[in-house]
Amino acid sequence: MSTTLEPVACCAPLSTAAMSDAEASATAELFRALGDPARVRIVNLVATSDESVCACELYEPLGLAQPTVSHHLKKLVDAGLLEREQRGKWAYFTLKRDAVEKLAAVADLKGVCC
Amino acid sequence: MSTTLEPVACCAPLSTAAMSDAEASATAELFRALGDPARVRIVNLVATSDESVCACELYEPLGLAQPTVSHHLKKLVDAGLLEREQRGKWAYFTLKRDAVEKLAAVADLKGVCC
DNA sequence: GACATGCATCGATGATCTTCGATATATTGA
DNA sequence: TCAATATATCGAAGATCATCGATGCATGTC
Repeated sequence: MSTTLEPVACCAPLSTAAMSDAEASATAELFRALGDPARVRIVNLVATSDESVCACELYEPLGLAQPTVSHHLKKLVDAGLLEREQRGKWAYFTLKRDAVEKLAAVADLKGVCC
Repeated sequence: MSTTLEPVACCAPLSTAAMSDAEASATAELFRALGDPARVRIVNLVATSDESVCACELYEPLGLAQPTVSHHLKKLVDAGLLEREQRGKWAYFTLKRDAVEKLAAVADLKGVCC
């Protein structure tokens, strides 16, 4: 588990001049994390909740089985959009603040065409 | 199920209260359009170009065959992100202004967590 | 009209993704 | 220690996707 090495090209805004392949891939990966209705709903539910959201609160509103929700949650955490916190046997999720800024920055195209 | 006649559920911001299934799907669709490195690069190339971009200018920088680029361009146009203009036998593409605003609005999560 | 060129469409292939039942792992309570 | 519960992981099935060669359809040129 290297922690020190890894430039790992972070996602670049769509308006970046001379975007590299690695940046394009990282940016696409971030968007792809939100490219599923279930994951959009999860982010929406977490974003509009005052408190952190338990995984068990998601199965019913999403209408998906527990393993499926777990799968989507993992993808969102891996993408850096959600933060996972274990409380006893429950898993709670919150929006990751970095992600909010990153997403807005990446999606920003203003100044390019308007 | 549907209300009266549907407004064709446009994508809703991630911070929308009580997001519907249709809105979640539309939002996911928009993100999915940008969920591929090739499409991110296309949008980037078009966004950073002063003038509209010819399809033929994309094959080489993307390193993809002509049918593949055509496929990606169609997806971006369908998603409302690019606008297609035919000039003689050439196809030119520009950023669609609506998309710029829509994307920024959908990706906006500020005020929710920060 | 015949030919060349730019792009879209078709068809096939291999990869990736979503979904869920079954099962494993971890934590709590008795 | 044993049973119950919450979540993650595994494995499989079906769907979707990216890719490209071959081909069709326009448009422009001679």
